[in-house]
Amino acid sequence: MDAAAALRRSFLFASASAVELAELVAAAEEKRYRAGEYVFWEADQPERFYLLVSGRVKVVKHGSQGRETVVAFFGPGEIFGEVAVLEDKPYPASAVAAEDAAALVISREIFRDFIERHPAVAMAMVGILSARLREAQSRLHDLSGERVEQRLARTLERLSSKLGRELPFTRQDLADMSGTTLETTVRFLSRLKDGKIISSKRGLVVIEDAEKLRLLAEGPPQPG
Amino acid sequence: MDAAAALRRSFLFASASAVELAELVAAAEEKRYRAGEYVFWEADQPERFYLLVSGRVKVVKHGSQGRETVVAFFGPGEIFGEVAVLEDKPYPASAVAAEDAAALVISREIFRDFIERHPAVAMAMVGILSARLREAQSRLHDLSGERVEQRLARTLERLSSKLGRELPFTRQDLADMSGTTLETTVRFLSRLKDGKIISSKRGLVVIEDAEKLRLLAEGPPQPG
DNA sequence: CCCCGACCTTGATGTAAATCATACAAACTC
DNA sequence: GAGTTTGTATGATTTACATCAAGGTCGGGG
Repeated sequence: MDAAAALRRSFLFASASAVELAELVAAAEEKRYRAGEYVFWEADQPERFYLLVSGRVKVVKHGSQGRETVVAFFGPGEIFGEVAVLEDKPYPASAVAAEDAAALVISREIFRDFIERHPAVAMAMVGILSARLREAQSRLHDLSGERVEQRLARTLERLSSKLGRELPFTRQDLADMSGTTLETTVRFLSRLKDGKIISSKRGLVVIEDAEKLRLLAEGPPQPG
Repeated sequence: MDAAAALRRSFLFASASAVELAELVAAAEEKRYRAGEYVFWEADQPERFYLLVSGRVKVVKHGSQGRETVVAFFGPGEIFGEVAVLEDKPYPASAVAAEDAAALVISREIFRDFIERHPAVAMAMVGILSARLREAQSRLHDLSGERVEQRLARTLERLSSKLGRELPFTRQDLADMSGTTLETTVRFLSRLKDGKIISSKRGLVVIEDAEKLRLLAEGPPQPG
């Protein structure tokens, strides 16, 4: 895998010239991770910033008694670990490879230096952070208050708006993203299957009827 | 109230020179809002960006059956509405004056133009967005899963780390921030009062014993 | 091929917290 | 200072969901 190509593909560096990227490429290192392996741990001091080349990575926060919240999921071309690097504070969450993955790794100093010297990259960063903040706040709203049924439905919608109809997640992952348990997720998805709204197999959910799903996500059927 | 002074006080424009700020001041307009008045509504097209001069503003998302989530609370010197302006997408939430307030209002174009021409301001923006994202994700984790008791305790901690011991919020606001109901919030706070952990009057909660509060926020007393 | 670990499924039971209901007190207003 | 609104307080009841428990199925590795 070509590091330059990976950088170029990412939205963050889209504006940089070949010469400028060469600089970064020289400083970047490619690392590989096996499924389940940790890229970094919550509370670690941030040494580096990551750009995912292949595979999928999930960012999680661990809670009491083995509870886990999936804060974000990333695919090829996406960056992670940037908040810690930009603020120079400990990573606020851990990153785990959800499947075998490869990432370009760039040291904190080089990245910060680069972004400060390239206003267009800084603006791209602003765009990325804005989008993530918007999403996080929207999820916040979903999690506070609404019934699990709606939370799950919205999680599915949110994912499918980004990834398409095929969602490569286990029920446990979906539960961790929706703030519920494995069992209720299973039960709910079973009902969706009965209603022909989704189909699924091991580690994969396919949206079959986006419209009906939207209705569920909207809210409970209005009485009257 | 002097517009230039307000701009200068804000972290976002700290780096800009007097001359540069004069530019913005000329383009800014000061608006006043009565308690309860809306500054903008969710789904509105973003016309402007706001810098709070005085008072407090809360950013909320409305849910089904009158449910409301407080996404953020802002005080003097803080900015809001920026995500919509930066992305040029509808406001993701509504902003309401929590008490009488005044804000500097700057049009979308002028703000974007200014930030693009001033790398240091863009970097400050990156810092602000990073911090907000970090907080949002941390709240996400709090909301998924943990018991209400802990959620409420963490909300209090989070607020007091920003605002100090005196928290000028109604129980309803605290409930809306913690993803629970008014009644359970009242009950929980009553217990905290009995335990001398807080004191309170109408619209104000005062943290009296931060240490005990921390323990509650940490989790349930370990059995064994 | 058979075992084992990861994932999925379903049922029974308990409980935390929402909901419904009512009341009181402080602050604002006419 | 009587009347209204907004915030606080508590009790009784219901319920959505977690938890506990047990079994089934898929896929990969020895």
